[in-house]
Amino acid sequence: MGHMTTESKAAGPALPASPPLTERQEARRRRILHTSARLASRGGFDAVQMREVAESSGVALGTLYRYFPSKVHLLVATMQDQLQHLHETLRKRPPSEEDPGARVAQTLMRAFRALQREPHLADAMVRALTFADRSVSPEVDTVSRLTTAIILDAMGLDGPPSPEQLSAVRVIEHTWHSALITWLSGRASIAQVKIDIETVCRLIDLTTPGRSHHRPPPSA
Amino acid sequence: MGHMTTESKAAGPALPASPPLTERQEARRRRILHTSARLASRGGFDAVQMREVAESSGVALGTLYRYFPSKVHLLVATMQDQLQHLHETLRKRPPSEEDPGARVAQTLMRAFRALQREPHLADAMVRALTFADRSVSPEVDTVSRLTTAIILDAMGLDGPPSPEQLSAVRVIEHTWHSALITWLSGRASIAQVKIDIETVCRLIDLTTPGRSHHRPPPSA
DNA sequence: CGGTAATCTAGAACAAGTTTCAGAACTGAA
DNA sequence: TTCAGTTCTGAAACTTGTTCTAGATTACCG
Repeated sequence: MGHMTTESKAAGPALPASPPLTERQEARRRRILHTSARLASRGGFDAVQMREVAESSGVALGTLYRYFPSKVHLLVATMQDQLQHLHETLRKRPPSEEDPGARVAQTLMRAFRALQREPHLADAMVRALTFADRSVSPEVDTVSRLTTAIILDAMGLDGPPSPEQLSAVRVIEHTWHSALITWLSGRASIAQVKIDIETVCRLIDLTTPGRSHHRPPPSA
Repeated sequence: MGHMTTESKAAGPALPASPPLTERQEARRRRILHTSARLASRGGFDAVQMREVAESSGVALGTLYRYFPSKVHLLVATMQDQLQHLHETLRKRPPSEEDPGARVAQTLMRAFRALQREPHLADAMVRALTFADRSVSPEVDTVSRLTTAIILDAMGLDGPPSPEQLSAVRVIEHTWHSALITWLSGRASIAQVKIDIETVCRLIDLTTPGRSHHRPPPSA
């Protein structure tokens, strides 16, 4: 079948761009994602077993792999899904703080508390995200863009962000992911994660002119 | 890397603290770690296959698992090993910069260039590190302490670090790990990693009194 | 040296992710 | 409806991490 029929071959239903999914396909995809989240909530990364996802979604194993070409793809897609929800939820109650840094810290701590409610699910998604290799880059990138959007939203800027602010946001994202991992693997407490987030969020006020920087006096 | 390390127990067979290893056992352990690094250098995480590590180290599979209870344990131990080397190498040429933040950034970029020489090895070690679950926490913690030591060394402080400085170091570590991951998975360029590191290292100068902060004026 | 417990070896066996394949079911078009 | 192409199913096979077992080897102690 070699010749470039752009629609079907290279990318199954999983790809966001090419193929318009039929009704039933869209339903299958949603069923799979739902099952994935359910199993992950129960027992984390290891509890999401491809055979069980397939069976519990009423789909053959081969079909599952056509929709999501690996377990990591599946879990990263699950994270995309959950992040969408989170973004909308967070949008409904914008942060109450004044300084952009404090606003971002407040928002991320809200997100963190949401994750604490389903720690196993968080474990599965974050482990998949950091374990993903190059073949998952596009999907991981989508998650990254979503996270960036959440942070920029929280900052509540008037205009577009400056390059320095974007750098700060990148670093905040790094810290966010890595701090989550240390918490999930039991090497950092919730309080410690809070401190780390608040620490890194100072970078934002550093790059935001015209606001009151209360830099704490060098003692303490 | 002599035998004079004050602590060789941290990764004995099975138990963290108990048994003094015999000559042959120490040799086996080193052979295994060497094989692990060699295979990882060739093809990254996936190329380190437990059967091949065992065979190529002249050791039975069961013995390999007695020394390192999982592939992740093995690779994290490999990272410990490599980090020791790196720490000593970096120590020989302390950074030339003035400000602590710039010194740390310079040191981390040197470390980064070292990793670039063996990107597959870096991939294997970093993926193992972030994929590690609770059962590997002690070993991962050791790696974290080593990294902290490298950064504190680079800062070149006179006295002990302040709590604020320790927080900044934690955030730098987070950024370091996460930036490495984005680079390894092809989602960030080398230049981008450099920017991220330099950005986060400003946090250090923020918390270091009595130095020249050239904070950029809140320009237009 | 002899005995005993721990360690090591070789290899089978098991678990879960992934691939493959033949055929049934579905889709869209003539 | 019929036909051709695609998708889905069910099941087996393959891969690699991990566990298990029986017997050989080694280390230690009297």
